[in-house]
Amino acid sequence: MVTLDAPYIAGFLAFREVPSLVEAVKRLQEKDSSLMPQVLFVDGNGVLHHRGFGVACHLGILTGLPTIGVAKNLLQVDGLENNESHRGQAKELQMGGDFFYLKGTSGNVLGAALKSSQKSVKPVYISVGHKISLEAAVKLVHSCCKYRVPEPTRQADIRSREFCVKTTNEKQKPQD
DNA sequence: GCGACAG
DNA sequence: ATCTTGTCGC
Repeated sequence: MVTLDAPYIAGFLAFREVPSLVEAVKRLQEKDSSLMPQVLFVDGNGVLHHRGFGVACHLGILTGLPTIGVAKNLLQVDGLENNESHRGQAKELQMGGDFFYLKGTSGNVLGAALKSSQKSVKPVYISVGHKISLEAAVKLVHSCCKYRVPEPTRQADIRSREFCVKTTNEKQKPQD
């Protein structure tokens, strides 16, 4: 259980969430270091960011672990935007695993839009966080997708919500 | 003032 | 992120 104190501001997600994420990794290290993952999927961006340093990069630096940013929406940066052209490209993705690079106005490849599962229409936005190539990141994410959101992230989402409901009910349960 | 806005 | 309505497939 953690408490968030910073508000959500687009572009500053790391300042809100990274302390809790680092704490989670630290707790796992102490509880059973043999379970330490070789790579972390982060719900947010890596270098696909206004200042080239999203929450996935922060977490990678602070933990020393390889990280991959997997965002569910395109953060509009360096000329990239979810416009008609972009949606057209996304529409051309055929099979799960198909992707296209996200090249900004600067000429830099900041990430990739991946059709992560066969059924998904909307791509996920993959970007390098730390100590991994974009190509490896795209392959790894695709290999973990049964649905649109990679299973590790999806399970974390589902189970954390369950935990919140459970603890809320626990608090409000009348005492005998 | 207007548009954009990871989660 | 959260909420809500409706549709479709298993």
